[in-house]
Amino acid sequence: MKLNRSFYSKNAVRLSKDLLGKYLVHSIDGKELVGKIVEVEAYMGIGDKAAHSYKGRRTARTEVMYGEEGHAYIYLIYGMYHCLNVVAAKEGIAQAVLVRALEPIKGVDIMADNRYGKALGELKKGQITNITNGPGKLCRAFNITKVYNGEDLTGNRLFICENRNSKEEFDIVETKRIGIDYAEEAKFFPWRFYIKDNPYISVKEK
DNA sequence: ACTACGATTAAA
DNA sequence: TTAATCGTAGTC
Repeated sequence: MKLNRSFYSKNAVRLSKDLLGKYLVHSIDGKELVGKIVEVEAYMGIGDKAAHSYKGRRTARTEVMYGEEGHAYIYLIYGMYHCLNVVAAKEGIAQAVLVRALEPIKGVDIMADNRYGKALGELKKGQITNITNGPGKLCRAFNITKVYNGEDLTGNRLFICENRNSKEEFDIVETKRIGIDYAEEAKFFPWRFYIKDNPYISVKEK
């Protein structure tokens, strides 16, 4: 079941936790890439020094975060990697959830090709769990680029749906966010969430 | 127009 | 630990 607009109508921290366990789907060339969301981070906007929309910064890049909830905010980082975010909260409130890691579910052979240019069976040990265990990696594996910036996630190309195994249960771990040393006190906020013991988490301990 | 740097990753 | 690599945002 595809998630509807109201699912996204909540603040980024709440949406972060609700997104864990859901399936991200990219429909491309008649095929489906599917990954279970296992790690996310909340960026709370105006009062969050780590957020691109801190202090209400409104630029061409951050514009989609101010738009309708349930759309994709995608940006290029370090000149070479894309990051996928889910826009949270109502229009005018620039909050988003960074999708940091996925567990590959379907189309893994295509993901392997996108990441390594090899067939799944040719991957060395360790490369399997390395396919989608980071924000830049999962975008590369899913072939998600800025082309999808602003994409409606309730649409048919890139969307999020309910876990088919709806009775699956898991514990949620809350920790500090990754890679935001510049954010002063905000770097200690426990706004990173991941599924406990999942093998596809990006950064282990700290 | 000019410049510094990043919500990362792979390699050394 | 460090290089890669360039769009974005802040400054001049």
